[in-house]
Amino acid sequence: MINITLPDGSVRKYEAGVTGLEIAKSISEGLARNVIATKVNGEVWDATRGISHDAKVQLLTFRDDGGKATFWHSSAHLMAEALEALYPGVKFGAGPSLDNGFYYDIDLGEGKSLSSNDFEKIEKKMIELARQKNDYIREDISKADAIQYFEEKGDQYKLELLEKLEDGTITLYKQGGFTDLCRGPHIPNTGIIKAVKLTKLSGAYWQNNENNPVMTRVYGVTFPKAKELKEYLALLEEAKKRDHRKIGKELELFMFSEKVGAGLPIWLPKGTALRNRLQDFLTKEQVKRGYQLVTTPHIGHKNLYITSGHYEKYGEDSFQPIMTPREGEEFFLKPMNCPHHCEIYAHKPHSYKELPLRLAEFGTVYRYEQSGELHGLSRVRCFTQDDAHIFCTVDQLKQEFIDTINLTLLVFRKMGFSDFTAQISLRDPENPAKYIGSDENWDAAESAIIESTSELGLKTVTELGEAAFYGPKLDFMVKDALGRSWQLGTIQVDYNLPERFELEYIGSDNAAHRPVMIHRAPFGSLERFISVLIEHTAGKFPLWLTPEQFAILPISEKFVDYAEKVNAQLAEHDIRGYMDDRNESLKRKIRDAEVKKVPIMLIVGGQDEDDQTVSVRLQGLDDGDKGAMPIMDFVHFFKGLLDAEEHGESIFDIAAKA
RNA sequence: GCCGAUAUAGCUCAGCUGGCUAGAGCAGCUGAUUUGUAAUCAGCAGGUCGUGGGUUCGAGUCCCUCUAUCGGCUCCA
Repeated sequence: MINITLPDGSVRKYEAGVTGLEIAKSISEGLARNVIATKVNGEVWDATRGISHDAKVQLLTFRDDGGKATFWHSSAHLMAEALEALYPGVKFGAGPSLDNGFYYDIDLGEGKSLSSNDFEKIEKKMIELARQKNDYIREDISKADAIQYFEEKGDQYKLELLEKLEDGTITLYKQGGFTDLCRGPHIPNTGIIKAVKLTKLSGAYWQNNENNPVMTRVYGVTFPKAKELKEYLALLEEAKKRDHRKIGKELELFMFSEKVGAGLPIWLPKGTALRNRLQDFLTKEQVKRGYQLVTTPHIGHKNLYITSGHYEKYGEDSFQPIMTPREGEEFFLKPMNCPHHCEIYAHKPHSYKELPLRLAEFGTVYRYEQSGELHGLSRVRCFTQDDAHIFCTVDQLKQEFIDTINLTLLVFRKMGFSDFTAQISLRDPENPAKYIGSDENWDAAESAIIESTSELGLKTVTELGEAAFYGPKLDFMVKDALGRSWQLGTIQVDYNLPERFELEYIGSDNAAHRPVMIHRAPFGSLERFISVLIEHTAGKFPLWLTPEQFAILPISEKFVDYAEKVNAQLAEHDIRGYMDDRNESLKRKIRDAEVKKVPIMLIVGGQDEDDQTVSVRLQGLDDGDKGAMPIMDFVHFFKGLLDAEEHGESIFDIAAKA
């Protein structure tokens, strides 16, 4: 007998070799139906795999992260089975689960490809196979046998994967007529998969290597209940409405022009107002924190980039140099602001008493991003960093880090970004030659980051080998409406440029020392920041507004007129919440609203002193005409987005309180 | 850059397998209307159907080039 400890702390005795499924059955039939995997001492196993020793066991259902991953990975196998049935001879690469679904990389053979028109056929086949309730069967296999199997099948990708595996650790999984090289784990049988949707198609290099052949990547998502799929698809539709590209167009915040060029955003008056608002806010904060403002040109002489070391890296896939009438003279559009700022530092001698020296600039930079990478405002070829460079001593690093992290967190709090990831990127310990700067300095910088984040209680993830060659960094990631992660704020330590520009300060010992440079940008770039801001705000702000209304309300001049008119009427009649049958137009609106779940709104407040904003009261349909309505001052979105700072609150705090 | 898709009026779209002067709603303009909620009525105007080539008696519709956009891959703020 063995002891199985369940998550609630209870211990049960079972025969050795008991499976997760059997444990579930011993608890309840309902649970047994929903169990898709077992977590054994922290490791996810098949629910049908026997447990031979005492263990901590958690039974995973679709609701658990590990359960979802298993479910979707098994779905990838099911899709592979369907594909093999429909397209004999298809070869398979890798087929993992994702945060939202799964994919499988496939090779249909020379000249053949899939299109989304084929999805329905494949989905049908998957459902058909799922209904057969085939068990997923795990099989240990020797390397030689596995090689023989995939050689006979002619699947060179699996053979390539096999090469890297050690004999004795290799397992196959089989369900129905399909056998795959796989570590597992898997769900008990295909019958649990009830709803299937293939979502997209793309090309991907085998093993992510540009020199390898391109495979077809088929994405899908599955659920144990049809209803869940429906809900998921509805959620996606909702998210699409928050897309900053759509809202930016509707609100006339920014535009792109084919003639001006791809990836070069043009800021319209309203967008510029929003942008300036953000800049003003950060400028104020920075000045408060001892930053000095500087302004530098958008181009720099070749020599600047020879000194910085960027010149040799300046490839053919970048913007090309600007020539002048003078033979051999070249200028470059600046791809970053650091070299310019280094020259500012270098223009005169510095005493240790001046440090830390903090130079800030909203610096517009130009990078020739690959054409396929351009994405609304999130990924552009011309963007403005809220850049600053802090020159300090190694001893000051930690305090500066704490201050910059606090500044970044302040920005995020104001904007209502509570769901972000902070990632610490350190050296790859196995590859020390990749990095410049002394070990001591690296150690000092890395521990400064680690200590400052832990002192501030900031939750972080640490990635080894993700550091830049010139120093470690801390990045802040936020997700967009569709769950894609974007890097916004960044704080980086740089040992390289002070070296190359021979920057110095005179210490208390009257000797010259090299300062450390911190590069930091709380927004990251205004463009990307605003893209995420729009998608987050559109999603959360309007508890009562649909994205469409949100898009129109804050800045529609008609709305202002309308508000004035209604205000006058309200003042005259002292009417509140009049939903009245006599009003045909209102009745129609209510009908529409019921269909679209749109609330009705009423205007109560007046125009603000800067006639661009209107205080409004909004009334949801549910409230009837009881008059208790949230007040939201649109000044906090459009013009006064950050006025909440006076109160130390975010715009959402204000909205929530009202 | 690579894989796949898309491109029709300021915006959102219709235009089936190529066939008469390319359509609608919203926005715009003009004129009526002044009514209890952004949404009254009538009329007008607006498109070299992304670009350049080709196939055809004939192309928005079929083929190719380029450009831009969308979804991914690689890369990055």
